[in-house]
Amino acid sequence: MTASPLAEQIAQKLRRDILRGKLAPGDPIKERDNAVDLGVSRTPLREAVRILAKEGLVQLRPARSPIVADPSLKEVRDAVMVLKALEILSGELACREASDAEIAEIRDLSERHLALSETAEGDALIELFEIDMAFHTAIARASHNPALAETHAAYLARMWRQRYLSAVQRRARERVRTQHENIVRGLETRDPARVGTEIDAHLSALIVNLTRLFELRESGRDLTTNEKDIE
Amino acid sequence: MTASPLAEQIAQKLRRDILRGKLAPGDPIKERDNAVDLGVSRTPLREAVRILAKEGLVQLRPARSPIVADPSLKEVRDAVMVLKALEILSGELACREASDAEIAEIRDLSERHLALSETAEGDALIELFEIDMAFHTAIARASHNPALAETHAAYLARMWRQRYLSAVQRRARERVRTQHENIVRGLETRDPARVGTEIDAHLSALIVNLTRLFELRESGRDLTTNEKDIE
DNA sequence: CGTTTGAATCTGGTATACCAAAAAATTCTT
DNA sequence: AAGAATTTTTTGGTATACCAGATTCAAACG
Repeated sequence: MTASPLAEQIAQKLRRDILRGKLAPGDPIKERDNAVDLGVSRTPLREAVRILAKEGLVQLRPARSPIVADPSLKEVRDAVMVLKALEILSGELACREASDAEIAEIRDLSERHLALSETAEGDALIELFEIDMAFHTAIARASHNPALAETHAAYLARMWRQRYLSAVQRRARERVRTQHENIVRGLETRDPARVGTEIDAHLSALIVNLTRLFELRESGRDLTTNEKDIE
Repeated sequence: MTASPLAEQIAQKLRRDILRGKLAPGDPIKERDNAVDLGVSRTPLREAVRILAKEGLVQLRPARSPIVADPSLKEVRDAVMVLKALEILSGELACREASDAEIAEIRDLSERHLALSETAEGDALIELFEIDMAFHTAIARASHNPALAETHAAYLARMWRQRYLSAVQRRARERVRTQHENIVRGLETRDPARVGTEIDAHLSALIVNLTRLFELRESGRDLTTNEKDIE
């Protein structure tokens, strides 16, 4: 028995397609078409779509094709607020619960991020970003609260694309570097209040940056929407 | 087209069965058996099980029947901590975002809870408890942050049974009444700090109470496990 | 030429049939 | 009689076939 990795596998593939922009917001995800494309049956693909729907990456509509979610600014801000609360809790708990090894690992991620951040361009940006995500995920796991880590991961996944667009900017990269460093320092000194403050600052800055991105998007031509629907 | 209410319908039925204790923690949920019992096919039942799994009510195991989750004390405490963070955020946001009507509705729920709390016994306890849940849900919705409300609801659902066992106790009922009142006062005066503090106290007390319940359960015979497996 | 109506088609929802892996039971061996 | 190996059964995973609602496009009517 294969323990149903297939649905999860498909979900993973779709997730990447969505986040990389291959599947643009608003695009329909038709059960039949995608199933034959991937060479699988509709059943597991259907299940995969449900998984993504729970994560908020796709939107189910009654009697309609599911579509790739296209969150509004408010929705993104709402999600970041929740993420912030979750991550602050993670950081505070991590101060108490994390092992030294775990904190060392977080520092390591921070430094790898630092090293890559200055030079990265093109495809390396994706790697940079994945390290960024791993950094935050590691903090959530260091809370030793699996439920928290899981929910945190779900929110992170949901906003992957938005965060990616934000993190890629040069000016944001500078800021992220120092903020990550501050968070690590707080963890190393096991200072929950400081960690909370730093994470708060970090994610508050993210909200500001995302807001700016959305405003840019509304004026000027679009960075996130693909051009295919103009064809 | 029926917009797939079937799976959701089944999930709802199973959820109630689990929470009322008809399906005890550890019980397997076999696809075939339950499907024929409910007179539906395996496909929607399977989907329903996945929904409950995402909510944390059932536990999927590779190559095994899913079983009704039987959370340990640590897991419950972990979940309540997350719930607390979510609910504090809800309360703080509600102070800023909620309409007067929404706050009035929350007060109404608090008062209905109060009225029922003193006299309720037997089946009325379920109604009492549903009002309790509605109270907390209303606060989450009053945050005007749908993502937050949804995640909060998921955590609430996950711990329905534990909270039920806690809320039914006479001594807990007394405490809950005054704490609800305090939260409402904070909302009415639009005082985020106070609301945060009160919710914190409320849920911290819940953790204490749940811990006590678990200790009781470990000594003496079991209140939550049904007796069927001794047959 | 515009509007309306109906049929063809596309979509997701549901049921069922089949397969492989894991548990359980039985039997064969020692 | 005890243990191990094999066979049988049970379970979930996957594919496929069928159904009903919704959309859309076209033709006919005003």
